[in-house]
Amino acid sequence: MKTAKLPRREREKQRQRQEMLEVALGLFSKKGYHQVSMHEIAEKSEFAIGTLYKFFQNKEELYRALVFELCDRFEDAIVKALEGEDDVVEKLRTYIRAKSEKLRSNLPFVRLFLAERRGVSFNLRAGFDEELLKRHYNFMERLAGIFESGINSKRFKNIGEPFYLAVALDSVLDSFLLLWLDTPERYPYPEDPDAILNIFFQGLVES
Amino acid sequence: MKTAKLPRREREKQRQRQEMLEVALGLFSKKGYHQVSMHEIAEKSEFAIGTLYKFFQNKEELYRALVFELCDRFEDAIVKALEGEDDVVEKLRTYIRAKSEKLRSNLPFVRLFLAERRGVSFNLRAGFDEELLKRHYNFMERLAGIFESGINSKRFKNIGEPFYLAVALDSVLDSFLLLWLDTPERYPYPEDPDAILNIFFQGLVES
DNA sequence: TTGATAAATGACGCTACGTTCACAATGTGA
DNA sequence: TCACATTGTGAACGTAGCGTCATTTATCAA
Repeated sequence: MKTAKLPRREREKQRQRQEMLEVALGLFSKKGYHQVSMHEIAEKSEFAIGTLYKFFQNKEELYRALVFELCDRFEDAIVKALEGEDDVVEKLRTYIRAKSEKLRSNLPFVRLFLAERRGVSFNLRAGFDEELLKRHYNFMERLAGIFESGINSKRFKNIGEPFYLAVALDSVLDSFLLLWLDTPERYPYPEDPDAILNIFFQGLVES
Repeated sequence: MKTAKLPRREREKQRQRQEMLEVALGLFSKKGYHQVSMHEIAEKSEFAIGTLYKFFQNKEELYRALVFELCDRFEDAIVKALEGEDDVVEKLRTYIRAKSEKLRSNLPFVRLFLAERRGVSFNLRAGFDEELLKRHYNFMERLAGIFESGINSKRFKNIGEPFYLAVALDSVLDSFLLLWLDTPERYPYPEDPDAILNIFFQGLVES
């Protein structure tokens, strides 16, 4: 009985925590860090202020937890999607598809994600931005690996440093996503990954 | 005498205003909008708080003025640089050169510029982001025009919508710039515009 | 049922910051 | 030099919001 109860409690706690984070995500992504108060999060998630502070030391801590957990999930999804593929071209296609899908099916996350990246946000104390940055560039190294192996195996022309190619592809994805978010009717998101890849590919692939 | 005095005063005012904005730029770009107080700007620019408020209705107004003036100068510089060129390829090179140079010689501006773009910042009330966004996409239309005329004149292959190509090129520039800002020793900025252009060009230019 | 432990609550203290305004200093023209 | 106008000043005010903690409520073993 006792051994069964503790996990139950623990589970309940996790559920509450997730609820708080979910509400926080909605608010932060809509209004931004500084336009959301702890009271607001408390009220909307139907907990008392004090309860919020039982779960998170302070506002920054909450935000940090939120962003990192989202990034974890995001990166895991991409990595998992890439696992199956062998062919480098197909890997790039998969990357584009997976990233687009993950972000587009998770709109509250998108703006937060794009805002928080690259040390551009200023929202929090030093250390946070640096950590996210490092994470992002680590992820870019993985992507660069695909380009590199493509170049090594002569499937790609050597039109640039793999890392720069990775950063370029990724930033193009981001900006197309924002374009679509801002003006979906006029500039729809290119559904076909090749539409995006062609910008690189028509010069990249050995013909 | 009277007619000469008024301009002198006026000029003095402008000088003060610029000083305030300059200090504000330094602070905002280093710490972000919410981490900078009006008192801080006042102190560092050696004016009294009250004086700041003689020049700007409120903090938001000051920030808005700052960002818009910087954008004006930036866009003017680019447009001017492009004026001379006729050839589409050379125009793209010039765009890359001009933008890189303008941003790299103006580091405090860079982070602000990149953060404020694309409605990602949440710093201010609605209307501001929208206006900047519109501005940016208008500017992208100009860049798209270069791609379009290149495609029309058959110098470029038709590998994508001109507007998407413009957004892609521009975002790649931004991300390379950030990369360089974050890790200048490891990932130096590609000095040769062709190094960047090649990512697009090797597939873009009719061979 | 009861006593004890853990969890949840929200009124309140406190600080930081945007903004105001009564006053001081400076400049102007006679 | 004097009255007047313009410009500059910073103490004080109001408020928003973070985080605390004394108190209440729920949980659970005996």
